[in-house]
Amino acid sequence: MADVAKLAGVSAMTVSRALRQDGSVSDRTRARVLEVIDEVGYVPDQAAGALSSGRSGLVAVIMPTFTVPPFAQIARGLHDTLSAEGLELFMSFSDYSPEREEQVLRAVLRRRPEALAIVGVDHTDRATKLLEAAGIPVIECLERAGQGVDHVVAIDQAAAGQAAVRHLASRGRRRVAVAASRQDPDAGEADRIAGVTTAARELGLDQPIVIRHGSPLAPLDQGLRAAGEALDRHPDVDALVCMNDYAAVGVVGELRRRGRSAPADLAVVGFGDSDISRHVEPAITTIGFNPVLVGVEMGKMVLSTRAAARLGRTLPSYRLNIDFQLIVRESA
Amino acid sequence: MADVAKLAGVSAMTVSRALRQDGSVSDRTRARVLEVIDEVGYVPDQAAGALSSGRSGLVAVIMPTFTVPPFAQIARGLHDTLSAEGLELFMSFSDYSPEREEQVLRAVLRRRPEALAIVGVDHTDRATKLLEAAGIPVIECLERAGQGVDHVVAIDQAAAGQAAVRHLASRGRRRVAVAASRQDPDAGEADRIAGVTTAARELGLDQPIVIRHGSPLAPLDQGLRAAGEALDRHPDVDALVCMNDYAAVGVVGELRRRGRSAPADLAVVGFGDSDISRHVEPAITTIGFNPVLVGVEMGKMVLSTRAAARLGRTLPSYRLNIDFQLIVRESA
DNA sequence: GTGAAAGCGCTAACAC
DNA sequence: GTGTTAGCGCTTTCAC
Repeated sequence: MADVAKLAGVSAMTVSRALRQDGSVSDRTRARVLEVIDEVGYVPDQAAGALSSGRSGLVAVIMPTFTVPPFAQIARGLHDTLSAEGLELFMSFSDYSPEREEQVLRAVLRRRPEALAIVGVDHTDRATKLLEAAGIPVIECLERAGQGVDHVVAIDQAAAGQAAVRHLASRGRRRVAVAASRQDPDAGEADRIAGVTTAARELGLDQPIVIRHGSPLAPLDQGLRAAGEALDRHPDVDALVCMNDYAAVGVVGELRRRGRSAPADLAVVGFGDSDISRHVEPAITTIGFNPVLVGVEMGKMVLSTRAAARLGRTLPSYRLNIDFQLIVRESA
Repeated sequence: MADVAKLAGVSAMTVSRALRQDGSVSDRTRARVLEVIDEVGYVPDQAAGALSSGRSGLVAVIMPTFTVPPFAQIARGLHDTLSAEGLELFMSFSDYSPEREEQVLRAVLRRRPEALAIVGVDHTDRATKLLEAAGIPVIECLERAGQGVDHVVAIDQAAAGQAAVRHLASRGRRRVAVAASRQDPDAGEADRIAGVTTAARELGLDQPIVIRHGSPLAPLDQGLRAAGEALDRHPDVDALVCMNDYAAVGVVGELRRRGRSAPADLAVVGFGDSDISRHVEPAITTIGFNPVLVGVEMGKMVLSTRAAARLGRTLPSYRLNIDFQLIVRESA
């Protein structure tokens, strides 16, 4: 930057201002500075800027994984909302593990993000402490009805599970199973399962069976194995509620492979209304919500807390519930 | 950090060293320092560290999108390989646009990454200049046979297109179409199309038709529309080569919806061997390669150039071709 | 509208 | 094994 300043015949300070559309540089000076910058190929060092200004320009995102499309879509919504304001995303995986989440949280805080967007894992106690101590807005996307650390975009999983069961009951299904992942359920799973169980009891259905198989990182495979177990070991089960649409696709695939079909032999309900659910046969009945929208809403929360902070205020913790609706297709 | 130093009764330098497993701190001192750190909840500021040491600990990743699973899987492979060495990923989208890529490249270089991993877009001239001027290793994943800026992990798309056509010809197909995206084809698409055309000519087939529809960001939809056009306007087409498995899933879905089927009415070939291709009906015949492996190989290249740089050497540009194989399933 | 001085929080380099 | 000094490349603050 010193080089640029010298070549343009101004001070470093003026270069810095010219770079930031700071009103207080004359158009002529700014033009000259930008010209020199372009000539010498100068690229400012944001680490230096961040250190000096205290603003990193970063929003940290922590998600279980990016390889499952709905998560990537949330990131996409966040990205589109925040990049308009010059904020960049710093993304990390937690792999559905609270311990790993704590670890990446530590790493992330070293980068001094201006806000934190976290999706879908319960926090360890130490992680919660870190979050509180960080002194930055924390926006969580929680898949449960419970309390978050600060601001929350919530998907009411229990209600979603209940909606699925009500629909299944109305179609005459009596014995519902839930296809969950093998590892300890995260909060979202637990809540959805609770919703299914509650609804089944209220409607006088048989007690739901929970089938645990595979990793949430490989949902298609998880669905395939759950379908196998349901058919082999629980022949009376007539409906299967899955944790996402990809798992549901795995289920209907396995049914077909075994000469069975949905919904004739087993009604199948997915979650998320991923585009895949419309394109397979049978099309998947699912709980629809828009993951991009979830990201956008999280992004808006980041921006509003930031705007408030600029005015020296703190926004009270805010909670937004994302609507979902049952989308009835062919599989149930 | 000064606080920690004072409380532990040592200098800031010792705290810094204790934090980095730098051998040169006695175990007793390090233990005391770490204890204080834990007590006061100190989190080092990596921007300051980066500024001072010249090492940002960042590897920048630029991809067309993360919402298409194979890209997310490449990122995953990169992540797993690099995090073992303490490097973190800074990810950005280019949306398949060279202009946007140049823009995010600028933004990314401000963060002073130690290496750059770029997937699948042609660069603008200015972007190429920026890359060369950056003075850091650039690892590209190119979907073409051409030259990259520096190190390259290549997927030989032309050969893949040829393999697909040879298979189709061996099954008696004569008139092949390619389902591409609406926008200007990126290099990978162009090469695959060229491969298809070349193979068709060599094998004495009819001249392939290129059907352009939709965005590569929504491959299922793109496939659906391509199938519609093939059926409506090119009834003699008996095989459709798609740019990825999701597009192929869209194609078979549309066929079914119209009372047609693959491969009876139209043979369909995908690309990428995504897990979805095994789980739909008919299962998708596809060109298999492992995106996670692509990421791992890119990560290894980053590490080896880094290791070389530590020894004061520069690695000559290296090129790795990722194997692919035709995986014959039901759709063709 | 522009410049000068000071300092953000670390680490390299060298001294002890 | 530990401390001291200097400085990374910006931005803040205040002066003009």
